[in-house]
This record gives sequence, C-alpha cells and structure tokens, in this order.
Amino acid sequence: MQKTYNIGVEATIEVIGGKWKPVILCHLNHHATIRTNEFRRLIPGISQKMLTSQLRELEQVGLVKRTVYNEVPPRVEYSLTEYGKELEPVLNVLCTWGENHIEKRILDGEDVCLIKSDNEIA
Amino acid sequence: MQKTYNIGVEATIEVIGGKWKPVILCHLNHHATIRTNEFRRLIPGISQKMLTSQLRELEQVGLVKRTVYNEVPPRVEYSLTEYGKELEPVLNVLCTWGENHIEKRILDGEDVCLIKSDNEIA
DNA sequence: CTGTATCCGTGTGGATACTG
DNA sequence: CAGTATCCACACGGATACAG
Repeated sequence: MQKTYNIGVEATIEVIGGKWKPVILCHLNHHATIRTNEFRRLIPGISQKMLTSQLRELEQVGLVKRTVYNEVPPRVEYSLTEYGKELEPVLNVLCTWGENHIEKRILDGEDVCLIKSDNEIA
Repeated sequence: MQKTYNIGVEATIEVIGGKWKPVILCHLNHHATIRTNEFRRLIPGISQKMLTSQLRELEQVGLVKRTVYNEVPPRVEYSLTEYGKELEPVLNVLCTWGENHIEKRILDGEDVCLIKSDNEIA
C-alpha cells in the first residue's frame, strides 16, 4: 500500500515533527557534535527517556549520527549526518523566526525571554 | 512568573507546532484565501474538530485572519495576516524540504508519492 | 556517563451526532 | 456550509528506578 502526501510539509512534519526533534536538531545545527549530558543541559525540560527515543528516531531516518567511544566513563557523541546537514536552512529559519517572535512578544509587554546559553560556549 | 526559552525554535514550535498547523499554514501560504470546505479537501486526513480548533489557535496568536460573510449558505474565508505572512520563508522551506525528502525516498525504492492537488487549480 | 524499563497521567485527536 | 458538543482511545511524554 502506497503512502501518499498532499503537500511537502506533511513529510517534513512526519520526520522532524513533534515537541523535541526540532530543538534537538537546532542544537546540533549550532554545535556540530554534542554529548548526551550536554543535551540535557541545553534542553533542561527534556526527560532522559524522550532524549534517547527522539535521538534514536532521528538516527533511524538518517539525519543524526551516533558515535560511541569505548572509554571509562562512557562517551557518546551525536552529530548531523551529511543528509542531516541539508536541514540547515530549515533549522536556521525556524530558530530565527522564533527569536523574532519572542522579541515581538517582549515589545508587546509579555513576560518572556530567550536565554542564549547556546552560542559562544567556546 | 517569566516564561523562558533556551533557543529560538522552542518558541516557533509552541506557536506553529503540532500535526496540523504547519500544513494549514502552508496551504494558506499557497492560496491567499481558503474556505472551510476547501481546507477539508486540501487536507483529507483532518477532522472537522481539528480543523476549526487549529484555525482558532492560529487566529488567537495573530497569524490567521477569519472573515465571515453573511450569506446563505454561509461563507467563511481564512487568510494569513500581515504577521502571518512573515512566516513565508519558514513555510516555503518546510514544504520544499519535504518534497525533496519524498523524492529521495522514491529513489530509495519506498512506495510513497506526493499528490499535488494543491497548485494550478485555477 | 549513558541508556533501558516500567508505570501512569494527560492532551491530542478521531468518530459521531447535532445546531444555526 | 460552517461550527459545536460529546465521548473516548491511544500515543506522547513525564517520573522513577534500575543496569552496563
């Protein structure tokens, strides 16, 4: 049985939709390589379970690469695959629109803010 | 209490996230104005309930405008607001990435396809 | 440090019937 | 034609505990 889509975005949502995947991918878009615990710091709201399950699914569709180092203590690093890097324009535009939207809401007097613990870590 | 975000995309997802909102917005991005029943034809999978509820939420955040005409039979038209039109780059990139992803999967031998009942209706 | 397993509440979303 | 109101199932996702 054939799976059909009526508009391109349906396929996009199916792959990178949901509450956490876009966030995970955006961080990977900014950092090149991220360890598990770094994710838990970058995304304070996510649970262990969600983090691994979402990463596994992104791995399945070939967007994320998982690298395990046989060390003690164990070390696992995640990064975008070549195919995943094709998401860069998508992720950039999703991020910047959100930043602008937050700006707008601040100007509207809402009590929101953006904590950019993300960039310029090095 | 202040609402905080750690990365811009979190705000984006909060507003246009979910299973249907991106699809609805993409269609509005293509058509300028859409009637309720046209939506139900463009998005065969959506239920009446979901369609109206998602449209209401998009109206709430100021992305979609709802126009009611006092006619018999009743006519309601939806369109993007000025602010909603700022989503255009986001929606375009979401659509085209999905189209390319479907292409890729077809080349990989998967039984999927994109039915473009969407454009060139006129 | 990283990852699994389990339990369980809740929101999302579907089906149906009904109103203006 | 457009929208509301119920009822209800299920998967999403959180909390916790445990394992390699």
